[in-house]
Amino acid sequence: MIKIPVYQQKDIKLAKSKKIEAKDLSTEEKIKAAAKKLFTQKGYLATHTREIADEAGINMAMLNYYFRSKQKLFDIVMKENLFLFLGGMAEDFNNNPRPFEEHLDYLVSHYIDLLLENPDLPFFVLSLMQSGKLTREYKDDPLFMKIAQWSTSTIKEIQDIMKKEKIQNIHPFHVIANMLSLIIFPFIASPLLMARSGNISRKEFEQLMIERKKLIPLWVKSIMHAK
Amino acid sequence: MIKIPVYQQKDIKLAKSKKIEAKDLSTEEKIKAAAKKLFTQKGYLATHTREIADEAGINMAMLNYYFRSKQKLFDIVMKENLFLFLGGMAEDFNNNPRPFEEHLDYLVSHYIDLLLENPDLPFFVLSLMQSGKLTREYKDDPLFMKIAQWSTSTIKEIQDIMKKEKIQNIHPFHVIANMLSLIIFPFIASPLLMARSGNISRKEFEQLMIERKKLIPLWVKSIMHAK
DNA sequence: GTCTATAGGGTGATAGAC
DNA sequence: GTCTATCACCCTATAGAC
Repeated sequence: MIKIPVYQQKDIKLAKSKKIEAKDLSTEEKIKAAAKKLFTQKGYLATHTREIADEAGINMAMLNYYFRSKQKLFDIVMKENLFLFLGGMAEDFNNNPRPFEEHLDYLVSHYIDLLLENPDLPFFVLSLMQSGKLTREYKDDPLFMKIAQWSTSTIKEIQDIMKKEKIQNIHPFHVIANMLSLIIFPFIASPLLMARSGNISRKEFEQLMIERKKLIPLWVKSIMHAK
Repeated sequence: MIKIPVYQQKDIKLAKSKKIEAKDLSTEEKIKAAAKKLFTQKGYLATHTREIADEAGINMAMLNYYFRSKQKLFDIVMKENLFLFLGGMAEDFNNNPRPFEEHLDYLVSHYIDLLLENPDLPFFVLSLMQSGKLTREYKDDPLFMKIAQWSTSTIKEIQDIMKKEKIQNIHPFHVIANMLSLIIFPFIASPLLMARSGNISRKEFEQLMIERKKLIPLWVKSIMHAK
């Protein structure tokens, strides 16, 4: 059996809360990196410009010099996160024609890897959604529209498959909802799940998520064909 | 698609964002009701004491007269919500001995009814969890400890079932995680799911959730015995 | 118990020197 | 481009009259 070299096992970089490193980053990039970290973890209101400045190792005035306001800075971070979360899911799906089962395997695996590296991402996006800002303020943005288009065609593809395979006793909504639920929810509720399922450690949790890369596609398929 | 008889659709009072009604409520209760509504929908930081006062039809001073501070008021609302969300789930489970399959049916059905009436509840609790306040500030609270104990014994019961039925090729974590994911996540992500699964209306969404009361137990069981 | 008026503290943004 | 000092505002909490 071929052993994969360590440097090639890059499909899981475990998430660590690393400090923003100063070297080689311009001031503008340092601010963006610090803002992204804090906004993602704590949300818009709970993150103060003074904290961002501290994390970036500069002072508040620079923040306004480069980004005009807290809100402008947030918009940039938001779009980058949104692109990761929604765009990453659909792009590959739409560009590579291949059997549905392979699509599903790839989608689940890719997405779980993404969330292992960015555990706070789902909550950030859901916070945006819940506040209503996502559809209210960003819906006319070109990037947002492109992402929306991607995910719409992804959904459509799933519906087409179901029609072609004559899967009619279950609403397509359930298939989409189940797939996303099984992938995303454990990351959102990880503190609760870890505490309540026998004091699981962070490392064990990550191992279980890796297991789910194989399991979720099986479950989703069995649910599609159930009954 | 499974069609639910009309007489079984009666058990959901649809969630409406009703204004707090003035009649028959003491000032203290009016404040609590207003606070609960706003804190649950918007979270701690985004809710201002002025809004709570307006919603309750009184002024800010009364709020501090009855509850000393915004934080104290929040603690009360938080505990009530936490009790609903976590306690309601486990209480019945532990008090009524009956076959696991009936437990599961009841649990899913009961929980979905709760979330249909309180769609903002999951996000509220998960926000608390994500901020870390849940375990940091409330872990020694008697109510919180009781809820924790309930959920622990519920989990244990599931693990016992799995051991008795010799289900060993899947970690109990996955069973718990899947059950909660399938129940809760659609409510958290409802705006996204409704928009992306063919422009589903609120009414259709609620109908689909009712369908899931029957479907999720089937799915969970098939996952437990899969492979 | 209920109100008006205001204190006290913290936040985002900026002026102006270098 | 970068910093210090400071402004203007908004939020929670409270004093004090009724």
